[in-house]
Amino acid sequence: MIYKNIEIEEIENGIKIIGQSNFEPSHIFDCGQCFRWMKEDDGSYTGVAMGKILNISKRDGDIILLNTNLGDFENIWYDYFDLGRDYGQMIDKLKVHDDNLLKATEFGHGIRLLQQDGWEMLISFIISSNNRIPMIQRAINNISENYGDCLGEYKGKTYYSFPSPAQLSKASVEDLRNLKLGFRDKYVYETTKAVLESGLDMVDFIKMEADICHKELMKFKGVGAKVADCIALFGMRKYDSFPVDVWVKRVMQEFYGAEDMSLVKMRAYGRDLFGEDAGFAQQYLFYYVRELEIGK
DNA sequence: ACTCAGGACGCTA
DNA sequence: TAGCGTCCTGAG
Repeated sequence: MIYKNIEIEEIENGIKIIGQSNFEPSHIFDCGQCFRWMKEDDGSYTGVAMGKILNISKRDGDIILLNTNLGDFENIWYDYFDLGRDYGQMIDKLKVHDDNLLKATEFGHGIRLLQQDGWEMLISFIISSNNRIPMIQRAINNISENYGDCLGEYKGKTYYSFPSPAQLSKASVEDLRNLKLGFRDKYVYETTKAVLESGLDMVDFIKMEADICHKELMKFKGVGAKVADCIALFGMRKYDSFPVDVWVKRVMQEFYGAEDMSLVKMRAYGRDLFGEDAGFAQQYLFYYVRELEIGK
């Protein structure tokens, strides 16, 4: 059947997406935008998003989504995997910009920017600050196991939802420290309290103009310019965001002749250079240099 | 035992 | 407003 712009097929316990050339699970899940997708022994990925356990793999050019159904595909996964966007067209735009993007989009083919939950991004990227990916994953798993809902088992493992603000507010600073958040414990604690007490719904940030959104995000404890850009890009559909970490800073200096400037100045430099597609450019470039350790 | 990687905060000037 | 010390953890 055809759903919106794509061809899908209902299969046992799931959905098959037919003939998507720009969909590469390993690149999507390893490009630094998400922390809860783990590779199984059979090469598929299992993760939790939007309170659901999903398994995903690529077979004969088709994408297989398991442990789901048509309703969830239409209501959740279509948007989550940004299936309404033509990534072929996006790549065509980026690769004529310059040769670095040409190489980066070839290398990172099949990357898609996931439309993730804003609240989960807020907490996840606070935890990411000055931290490494395995440690971030562990901390997020810990808070999910301790404060989220049990979603049941899949392939012998038990999965938990990411806790809501109300659920996470049950954790003290000490609890969070014990869950290995490190010095970010107090940031997560303060931010959770701020969200809960203000009655803010992080979904409302999607409607904000990008610069306002960025500014509002930076009001939370533990959220600086880079973390705010990640939250805005991955959780609030602000595709002109340009998160600058040490890797992106290196790219801009190595590839684009930028001076050794502060992260905030580098952010403006990148946004000027790449315009409304800055977030996509950043993602391909980041994945490219990080995987190949270019400029280290 | 020591060094390093990785961003935000808060103090100083 | 810029510059810099500090925060935590695990790997090498």
